[in-house]
Amino acid sequence: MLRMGKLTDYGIVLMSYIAEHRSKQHSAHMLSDAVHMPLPTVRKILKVLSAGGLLTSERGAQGGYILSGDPADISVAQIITAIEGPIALTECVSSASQCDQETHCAVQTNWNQINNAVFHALDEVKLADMLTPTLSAARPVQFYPPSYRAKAVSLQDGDQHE
Amino acid sequence: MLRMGKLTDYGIVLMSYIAEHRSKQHSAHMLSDAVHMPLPTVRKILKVLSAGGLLTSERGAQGGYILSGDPADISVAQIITAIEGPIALTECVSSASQCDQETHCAVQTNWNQINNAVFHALDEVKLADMLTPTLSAARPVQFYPPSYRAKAVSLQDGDQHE
DNA sequence: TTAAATGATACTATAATGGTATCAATTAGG
DNA sequence: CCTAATTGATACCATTATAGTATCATTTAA
Ligand code: FES
Ligand code: FES
Repeated sequence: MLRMGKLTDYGIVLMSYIAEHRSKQHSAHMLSDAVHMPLPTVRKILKVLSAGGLLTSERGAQGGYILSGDPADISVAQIITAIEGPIALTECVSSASQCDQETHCAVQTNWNQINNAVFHALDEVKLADMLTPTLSAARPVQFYPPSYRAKAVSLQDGDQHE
Repeated sequence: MLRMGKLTDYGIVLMSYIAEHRSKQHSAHMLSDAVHMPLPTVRKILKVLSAGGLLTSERGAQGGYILSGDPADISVAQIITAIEGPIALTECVSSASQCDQETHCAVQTNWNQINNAVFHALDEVKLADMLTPTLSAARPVQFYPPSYRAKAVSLQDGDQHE
């Protein structure tokens, strides 16, 4: 659930790499090699990240990208937002209640709370935190009780989900 | 970002409705009318919710669904998990590191932390909380600074995201 | 026996996503 | 100036995921 696009993960990997080598400027080409992702995809992501203000670009020969700010100030939420757009778990919440269900949906207002909580969780993790191989708390691994998974049943036909 | 399927929202609405009328047993038909959703879709969701153990079903004429537990014990995270499968923001994290990037991806381990945080945020909101029209904190509305949205740029062509 | 209900599968159309290609604009360096 | 290296912007396609629908089997109250 709550699937985040693969491109976003790539984006975070890229940002992490750039943060780890802040001194240099990085071209899409170099990054593609360094992180082993297809060049066109890397370009696309970098472009968006730049447009989002997280990276500063320099055009022309010898151009490339550098971090716009300090890794300690850039949050995962920011990166995700830049790549996937504003955080909105449901359709309804995004555009100020244009949902036709709205009238019958007592839940609506409460979603804001939830979005809020999720956003905070993601906003407190800074890029700098991602660099340290594994933070203090050594690998929490199972973040949901195994029973959840056991019971999980697919909505789709063929099924997958893991 | 972090789009959650529309069906999941429906699922939560359904659970909320059932929780609000715990006394009675509800058939898919009745619920479809009450919440104004297409009947087949309602059936599908209820089935999954039942398979997930959140609803208890009774077959045959006069059958229907009731809540399996107390609304105060059922979390939003449980509902989401039941409908969409285990919480895993990235592809990589889901199946214990089968990602080919993995070797180059220093970020990987830290994702668990993030997933953990998000899951907790969602697990602390119980179904009972969703029933109270608006909890104490009156509408937090803007859960991310407007600047985020202003800067947001799409990955896709036509663009939308809101 | 019938009708009302859930359970299980299978299918289809639409949309989202990931990925690729193409050309324009910019700039350093010979 | 000219060329090569680089980002910026669009447009496109293929694959997949999603939402939605249809169909039949199974159970059970009346
Ligand atoms: S279904 Fe639209 S607001 Fe909940
Ligand atoms: S890209 Fe696969 S673990 Fe991060």
